[in-house]
Amino acid sequence: MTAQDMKHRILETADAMIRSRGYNGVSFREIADAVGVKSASVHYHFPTKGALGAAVARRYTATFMAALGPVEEAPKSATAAQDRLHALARASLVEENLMCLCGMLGAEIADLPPEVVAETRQFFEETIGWLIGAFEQGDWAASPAARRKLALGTLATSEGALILARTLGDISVFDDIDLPRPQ
Amino acid sequence: MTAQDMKHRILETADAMIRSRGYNGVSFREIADAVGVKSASVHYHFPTKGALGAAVARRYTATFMAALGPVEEAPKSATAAQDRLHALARASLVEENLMCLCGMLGAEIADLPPEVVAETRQFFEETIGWLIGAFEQGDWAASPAARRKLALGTLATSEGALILARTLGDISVFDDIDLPRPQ
DNA sequence: TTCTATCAATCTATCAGTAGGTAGATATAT
DNA sequence: ATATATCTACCTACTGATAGATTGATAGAA
Repeated sequence: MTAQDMKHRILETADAMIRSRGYNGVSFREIADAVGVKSASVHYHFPTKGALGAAVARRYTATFMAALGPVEEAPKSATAAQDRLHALARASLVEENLMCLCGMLGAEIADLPPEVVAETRQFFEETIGWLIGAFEQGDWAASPAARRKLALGTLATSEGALILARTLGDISVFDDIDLPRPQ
Repeated sequence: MTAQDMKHRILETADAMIRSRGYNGVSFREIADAVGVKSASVHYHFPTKGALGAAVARRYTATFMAALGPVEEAPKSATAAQDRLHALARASLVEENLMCLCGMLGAEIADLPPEVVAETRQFFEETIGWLIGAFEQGDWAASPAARRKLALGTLATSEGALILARTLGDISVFDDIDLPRPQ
């Protein structure tokens, strides 16, 4: 196994654990155990917990944005663009019962190392930017302020729906929640 | 100072700390330091962390429901009922930059002691019940399914808006997010 | 009144377990 | 031989939790 592979496995494992239990609910030892190495080896690849958390968030954002696809290729229908984002949230709930990483980190934001805070903000800014960009290119005639409002409302609804569905232990709760729609 | 007072101060302090940093981001010693006692004294009033967390959540739910008021006296307008709940979320953000306690606990739900999980669920069920009850008594003609959907959507939007506004460090983000509205 | 017994509440001191993190030995592969 | 990656072993600080001493107030007996 190459170092890249190990780094990748650590990131994947940490991602899943943080999305389930939260940043402060996860330790180097637990991650190491799950990967099958010693915690010192995790420190070799990621010197501090903040560095690991930031790397997890950076990778998550990249994967998420890749799944959304280039904004130029976003659906022309505003609702379809919203649905594409919402479907990613739903998939993480249905497939693994996990939060959105940055929804989790956002809740814990006041107790996170600065580099993790920065990456969490970056996720929200990129995601909101993608939605606004999709709206601009689409067929929805609206002001920039209206576009921003709908982007924020879409993301807030998705994140909140994940929390409610996980807490109530019922995926149908997620499906019963409608996104705000363009007027 | 009576024992009741001390219990009350511990609950208040723990409430604020959990709503800022999360359940796993708070320790008995930090709570004790903030109150001005030793951690053993906190254990005297609340034997375990789970017991303390559950008591904090129970008190939070009671306070929240009291602020909403009896459902019989809820606004007859569905949107006004939604706004009453949303205003409570906004107040905790504006006045103390705090999450809704159960939004925070809901994010951490997979890493919480069972008694805290139960109280967190209770909060959501009571709050959703209040919204549905208000809709039933109000002037909005809709099916039970539609009422439930709007109640879930309202709560999800409020919780998500708190996360986004706190993460982006901008209260205007909260204010830019519109609640879903009755059709 | 004064002494004494009792009780709740807090304290000091400590426990075992775990946290993030580090030093240095060891293995592996080029 | 060197560089990379993992390991063992350990550190200090902190975690939730407990035992037992101490405090202070109260109530009844002298």
